[in-house]
Amino acid sequence: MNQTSALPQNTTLLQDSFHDDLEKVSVRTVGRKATITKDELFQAALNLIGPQKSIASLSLREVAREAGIAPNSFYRHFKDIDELAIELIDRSGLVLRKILHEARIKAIKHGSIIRSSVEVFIKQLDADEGNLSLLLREGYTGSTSYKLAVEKQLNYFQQELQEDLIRIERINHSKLVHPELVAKAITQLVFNMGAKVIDLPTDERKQVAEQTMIMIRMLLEGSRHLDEAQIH
Amino acid sequence: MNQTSALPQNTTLLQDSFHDDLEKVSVRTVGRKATITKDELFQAALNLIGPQKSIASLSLREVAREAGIAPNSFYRHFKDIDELAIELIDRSGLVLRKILHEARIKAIKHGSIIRSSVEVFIKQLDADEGNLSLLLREGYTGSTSYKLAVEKQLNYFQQELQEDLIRIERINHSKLVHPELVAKAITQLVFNMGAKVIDLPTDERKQVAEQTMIMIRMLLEGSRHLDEAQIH
DNA sequence: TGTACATCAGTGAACGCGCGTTCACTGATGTAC
DNA sequence: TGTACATCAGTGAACGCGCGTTCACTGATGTAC
Repeated sequence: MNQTSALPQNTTLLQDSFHDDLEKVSVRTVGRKATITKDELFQAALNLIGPQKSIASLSLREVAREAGIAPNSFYRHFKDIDELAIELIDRSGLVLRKILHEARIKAIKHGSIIRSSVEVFIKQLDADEGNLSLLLREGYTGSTSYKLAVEKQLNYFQQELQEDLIRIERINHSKLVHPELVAKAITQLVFNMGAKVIDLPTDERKQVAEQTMIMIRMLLEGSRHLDEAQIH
Repeated sequence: MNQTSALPQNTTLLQDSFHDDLEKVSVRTVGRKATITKDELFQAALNLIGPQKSIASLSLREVAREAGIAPNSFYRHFKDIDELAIELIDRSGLVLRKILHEARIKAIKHGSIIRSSVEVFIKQLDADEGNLSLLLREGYTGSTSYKLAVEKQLNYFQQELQEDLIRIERINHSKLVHPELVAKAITQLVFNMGAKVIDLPTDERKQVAEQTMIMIRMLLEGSRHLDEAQIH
């Protein structure tokens, strides 16, 4: 919503500097943006993607338009739309893991790591500027290089989760069989939930979140019992 | 396989009727395909998507070209590329569920439902003409309507799985807590695995498959024990 | 069996559009003297 | 402090291209008489 209205504004902002130089004194010379940062281009891309489109469907001209620069200026910053895309994925993964890790650190003190993490994750869906939805989408679509970039981020996530899980189990004097697989499965389920939940209204989100927590509990409980029940 | 080779034939068939009317007497008049079916268009789309591209990125002209008809002829069959896409998703889901259901039915007799299902699923990745990869991809990307179409198919899948799970547990005289969530989680994990595995060589696939089976066992085992371990 | 006619899946040509990319440019900013 | 110069992020114009869609068409097939 914001973006859809922001876009025309940006466009006219550019035109304004032609037609109406009165106000735009800060931008000194005619029709020229002073300078633009990579971050502004990332933001422009995120705005455009919204909850629907995939990076692959972004056009260079769209992004440039949204950022308020001429199409050819794009090349000053990236060789390609793909180059932007991959850096954007990395950046999104970093932002996300930082937030979730902090949530888990806090949660450990309260012993409710599952609930806290899932809830933070869902809250994050709204709060962040689209970083999460980006990862969710590009992990399953897009070019091989996109997938690799996303997988790298998920692996970080999974690894951090695994360490936290092991720590908690140690505190509780129980032990997980195949903790790496538990972490992997949880990662998959949580990101899946995120992908599903992203279009839903808040009340339905809560419901999906509850279900996900039960699934996670099953995984943990199953992992604790799996040595006893050594079914082939 | 059959289709990939059938496609070029179609294309050249059209050109042949221009350049080399000698052989193509069956196609009576110059440069005209007799008639084309919806299924041929579906197949053309599947060929084009391959393991990488998403439906959304298909152009009408691409599909028409692949199918060997003029671009405007497309409109005789679908109002839109989107209309084709959604019908294609439904069709793919149906094909897939049929195969997996049969696999499970067989597996029940051998008591190895997990292993059989996962293995069939993976084998199917190669065997089918792209139906599976289609579902995997479009579930996470694409327009809302694509997502809905995929979700519908996954729900069918999940429901059938749940029924089978309940039946098996009854035979084994044990019981699952929240069988619907177990089915849901398994569905998610399996389809996730499929998405990941689709780019991998055969040997690595096996490994991912093994991991997935362990995850599924954790879920089942966890579900059986969850009543005892009634952690909040 | 033959003739007239309707139907409808196919056709080529044309349209306007947004795209990615190139070109030679401009002018603000920083550096050397 | 002032002057000369290099750098480099910005620019508008232009290109060729593939796209979706429209148009009036054609001719094979089926139906009515």
